Amino acid sequence: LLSNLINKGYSVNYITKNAAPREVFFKKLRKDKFRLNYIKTLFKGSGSFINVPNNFFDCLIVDEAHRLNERSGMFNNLGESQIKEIIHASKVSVFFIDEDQIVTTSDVGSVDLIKKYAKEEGSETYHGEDYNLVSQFRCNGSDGYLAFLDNLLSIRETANIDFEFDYELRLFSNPVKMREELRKRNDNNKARMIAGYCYDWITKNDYNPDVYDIVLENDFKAKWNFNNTKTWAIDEDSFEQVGCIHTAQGLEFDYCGVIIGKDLIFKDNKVVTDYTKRAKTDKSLKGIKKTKNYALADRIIKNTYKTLLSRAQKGCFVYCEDKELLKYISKITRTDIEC
DNA sequence: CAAAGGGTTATTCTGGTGCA
DNA sequence: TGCACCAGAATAACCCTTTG
Repeated sequence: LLSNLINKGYSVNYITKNAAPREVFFKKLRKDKFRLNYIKTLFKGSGSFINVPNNFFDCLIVDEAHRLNERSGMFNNLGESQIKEIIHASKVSVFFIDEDQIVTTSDVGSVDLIKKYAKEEGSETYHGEDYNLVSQFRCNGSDGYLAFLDNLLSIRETANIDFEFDYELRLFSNPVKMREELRKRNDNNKARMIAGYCYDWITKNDYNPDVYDIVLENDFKAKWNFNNTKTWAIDEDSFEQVGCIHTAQGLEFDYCGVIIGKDLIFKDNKVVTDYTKRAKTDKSLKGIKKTKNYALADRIIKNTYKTLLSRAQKGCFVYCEDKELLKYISKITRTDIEC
């Protein structure tokens, strides 16, 4: 959409709050020898429109619009509303939104809020079935697999419990085995391990090679994605590093190995969340103890795993710290657990 | 209960690099 | 040698959470 509009001579920017996909697109286009400043002006964070005059752009394309912040700046104390400022700055604004992909307490983007600010700005809104993205681009177009995720995480009611999907799902009780099997699918550097943020990011400041963030059974050890790169998703040597929601959302891989931590467990015949198991270094649930909005914490944890489990086009490998959860997934998908 | 700590992000600056 | 361009460092100060 971006290149199409540029080629037609329109002034247009692509906006997404999360820096990881921006950096990846940036690096790829730099490789194609586009000029730095040209690329820099095309991809923007969501807080860059506070002082932009009315209708300055022909079009602004907002990806992951559910992740927009309320206010901008380093301390979220600038501007009034990112949604309002984007609508104000552009003749046409396009919001790609999936409210089931809200993953932090500061994500405020919603269809209702966009409609509210559009009205304030005197803009018409177009929304509804005609504008839905079909799922064929994600997870090999397997609606069955996506329905399984919604059912597992009780995000939506799914009628049919008999999941048929043209998609490779493999379950592992041994994380080392999962990594070795996943490595076989990394020929073109498009396989990655990703995990729920349940492990403190020690290696952020401790570069000792013997220090690991994620230590699991079977002597599994791994580090989070390194601090010194913003493009973990496409770097040549990052298979050994584990990514998280912040480095993976907005991007896609061929195969993923997902480590489900203790914030998602199977208990009393139900899949339940436990926000206290999140790492101290994770800011996704900032403010939850003060507001006591535990329903929001539950939703964020489930959305996070939905996002992680749907990052791969061809196949997803899963390891759970909670054995009961792994058994449950095995049962409802009729997929054997590999050791 | 008060204080310290950690995480946070768009922009500006500067010394360095590569090319004509 | 001069110019254009670039990568990385430095920077602003708020609030929730943890600690003492």
